[in-house]
Amino acid sequence: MTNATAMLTALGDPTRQSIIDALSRGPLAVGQLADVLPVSRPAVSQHLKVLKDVGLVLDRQVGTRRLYQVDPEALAVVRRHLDAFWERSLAAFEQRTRSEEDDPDDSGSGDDPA
Amino acid sequence: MTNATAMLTALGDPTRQSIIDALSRGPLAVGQLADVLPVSRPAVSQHLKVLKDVGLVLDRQVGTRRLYQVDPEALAVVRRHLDAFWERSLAAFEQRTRSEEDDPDDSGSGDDPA
DNA sequence: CTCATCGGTAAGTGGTAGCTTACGGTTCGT
DNA sequence: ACGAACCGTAAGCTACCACTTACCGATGAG
Repeated sequence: MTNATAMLTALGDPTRQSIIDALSRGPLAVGQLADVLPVSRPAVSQHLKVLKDVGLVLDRQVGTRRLYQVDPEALAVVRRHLDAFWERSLAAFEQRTRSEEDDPDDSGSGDDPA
Repeated sequence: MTNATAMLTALGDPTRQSIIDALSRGPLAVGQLADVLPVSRPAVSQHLKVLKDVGLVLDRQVGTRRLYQVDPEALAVVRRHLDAFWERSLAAFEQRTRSEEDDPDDSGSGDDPA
């Protein structure tokens, strides 16, 4: 899917953040994750389903267990999304700073008046 | 605060994502945000409190209204946090790919044997 | 074939996040 | 000083999310 906002929403949960953190260091099975995390194995499984649905993790069956890993490309999508926010906010921030020291009345060029 | 994980958690809510999206384009008052968003003004106010608590937005009083804007530096913190995830996952991903096409039996160097 | 390991899913529960309405405080205009 | 505009907070409610236990299918080892 590579939907950035959906990924961001999925990353909102602290447990899922921990899962991504652990998986970013290398592939892990569900049980291994559950050993590290303070929740049960089914809980981990459900979180992994969420992460997989938005495309943040990949999984493959190896023997009797299923290895999960982070999809770097998906993470890059979220990164770019935040980049866009950051650049825009930076531009807006600097613009405001300029008009502040120059002209207290800010009615910039072509801004949309609600 | 500049706590990256707390910021990520705060960004988990779609409404807050919309708020950041709108504010990244320039400072806005609470009422202006409420006009654009599909929620009431108090709801926006509560979301702004969350975003402010984690340091993602700044506010200043101007006349009778309060202008909010994104703190670019805070957003940069989150960006770097995701960068770390991304780099780690990329390294792990490439390492796995290499041992795959080279040696089907993967018992790499000093990996943790459960 | 049998048993053990591993993991996904169903069912059910508690907590809380997000929303609304109502109210009070603050600032500006006249 | 009075009224209007703007905003934060309290109170309350609903819905959903994260978690647990229980169950079942699938894969490997003996």
